[in-house]
Amino acid sequence: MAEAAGVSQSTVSRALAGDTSISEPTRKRVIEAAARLNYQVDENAARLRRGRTGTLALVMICRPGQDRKDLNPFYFALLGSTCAAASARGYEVLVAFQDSPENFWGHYQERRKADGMVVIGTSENTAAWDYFGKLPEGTNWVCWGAPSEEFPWVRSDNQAGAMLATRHMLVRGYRSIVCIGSETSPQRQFKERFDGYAAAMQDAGLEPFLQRIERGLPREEQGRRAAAALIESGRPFDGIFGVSDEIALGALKELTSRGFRVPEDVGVVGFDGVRAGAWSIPPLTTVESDFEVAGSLLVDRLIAMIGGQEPSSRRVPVRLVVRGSTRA
Amino acid sequence: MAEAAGVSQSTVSRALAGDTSISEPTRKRVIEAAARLNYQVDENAARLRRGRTGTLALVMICRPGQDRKDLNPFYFALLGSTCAAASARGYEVLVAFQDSPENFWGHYQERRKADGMVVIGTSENTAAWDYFGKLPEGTNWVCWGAPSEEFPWVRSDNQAGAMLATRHMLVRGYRSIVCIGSETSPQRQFKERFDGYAAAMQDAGLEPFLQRIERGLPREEQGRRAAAALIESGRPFDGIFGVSDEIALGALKELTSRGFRVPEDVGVVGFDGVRAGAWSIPPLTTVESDFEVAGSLLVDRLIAMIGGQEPSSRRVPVRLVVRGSTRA
DNA sequence: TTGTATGCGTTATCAT
DNA sequence: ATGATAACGCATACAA
Repeated sequence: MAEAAGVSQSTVSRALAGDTSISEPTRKRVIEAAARLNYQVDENAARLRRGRTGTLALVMICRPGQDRKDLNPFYFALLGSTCAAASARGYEVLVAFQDSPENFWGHYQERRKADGMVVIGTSENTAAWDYFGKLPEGTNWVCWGAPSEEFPWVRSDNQAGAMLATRHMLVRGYRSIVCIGSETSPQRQFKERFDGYAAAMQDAGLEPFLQRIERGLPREEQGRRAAAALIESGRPFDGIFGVSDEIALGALKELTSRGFRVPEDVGVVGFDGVRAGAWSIPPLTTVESDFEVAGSLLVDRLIAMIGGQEPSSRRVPVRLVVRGSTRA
Repeated sequence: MAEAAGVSQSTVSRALAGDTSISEPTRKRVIEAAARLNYQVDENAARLRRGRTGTLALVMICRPGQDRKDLNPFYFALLGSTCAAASARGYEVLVAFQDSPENFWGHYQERRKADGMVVIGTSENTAAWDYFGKLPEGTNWVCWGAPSEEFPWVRSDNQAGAMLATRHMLVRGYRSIVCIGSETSPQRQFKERFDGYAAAMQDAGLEPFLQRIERGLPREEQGRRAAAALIESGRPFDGIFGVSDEIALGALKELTSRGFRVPEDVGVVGFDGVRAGAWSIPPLTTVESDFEVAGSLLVDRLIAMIGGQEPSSRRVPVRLVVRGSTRA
């Protein structure tokens, strides 16, 4: 390659790296020769020399044995936006799906495969968070969905979103609004969402009420059963705030199957903005995180950490998506 | 590291690589020292030396400007299963999302970033396929969704799936079954699905009929309009086979909004197994590809190509998912 | 079974 | 503005 361009190997390296000390004619000759020979810099050699990899690892934690197709679409969107954000900042992304102790692995830095790591998962896979929490000091990583406050996290502004949802229902004239969810779930966000709901209710001089979900069931079933329990308890209500869309959709199904009219008799609002919500009858009003901002924030924080700088924000903004399950 | 274990650097290398010529006591000492120092092999140096990268690139082609959340969930599932399959065969995956000529890039081999490439996309992004089709000779790659027969593709067994769908409707007593789709779309699969439908109809002694979709609209709108046109044409029908779920869902909406009862008056079947189909009213009967097999096949073909071996199969099996849009 | 020596293709330092 | 040269950390051929 060097001789094809009639220059030394160092000149080739500099020309291709955009070093300003190389004259334009020389650079042009080098670039032409490279095109002719279909030459490209060997990344491994370059990285070996530089010490930096220019790559971020992205670990997706799934539930063991979970059908990947059932993964919440938000996570896939987040995967995509994280890749895009990394790419926009000049990083490549090495993606790994990990689901159980046999394949948990986070030594990307030691192996110089990546400069840092984004870990995305639901808080349910506690074994995974145990593993990643114990990685050696000096590991650069940021996570989405971890149950622990100790980890370097980025997450939705759950409380603001829940307040948004609750206030929306209040404005639309619903008064006896019940929250279906949990304050003790490892899903920390559920607690934050309940808190937001409770704050909005109290601001309006109303009493918050939590209808608890049963543990260990699919989300939709949890919502369905909680709604059934609520109805059977005889407690009057005209609004339901589900701490996740799947829970809200389950509640919605239970309500309509029992003859409640939504949104006339009861308003329902969820949280997450899953696709299925747009297809339910009526379509579900919900709160959605901006997954593009989420990806950017994850990448920005990670890059800051790698560079030893001050990290940026860690809360992802949310917005209300008004559909048909709350009256106009 | 070598001196910490009291052996030479080559012994360290061999011990960690599992070379059988190393005695157990020595290996043990090396491994202990590595654990103590949190030492891991530098992948860049190893690859530079070996020449192989042990990595596959996965390029996801999206529509320019498309909201990543609107990407068909099947593609995300395929992304996941491809990563999983690669990982099961000892490869890592470097993921890139590419959507327009400014960021098309496929020189992973030249840069020794990967040994080969899986390209996944919809046939609509013709600029992308132009780009990848022109990559230099010797590029190892396999694709999903390309419009050209010339490329090394893996795809669903569309014809068999369409026959499955059509025969299912015939068995359930529908006779005047119309296909909503196209034989000329760049989506090659649409043609294959129409062919399968037509074959099944002819086998049953019935006349196939294609209600063409209009170009350039969102799929659901295409389905909706085609159904409207079909109804207005006065042609009698009691069954609709949509060449994609989104098209079928659009048709389903149009039918019910016009007072047709599904599945009593008209049966509807789609193709793809998208999530939204499970939530429609009634839920959509459909044909689903096994995305796990798809990921495996892509990876297997690619690895075979890298090794210069005979490629394996290229057709992914499909199965019928009976839901509520066809009568019992 | 282990050690010695070499080179993979870069980037960076020091000359010129 | 460019060339010569020295690492970077490993895997492997060869020697012992």
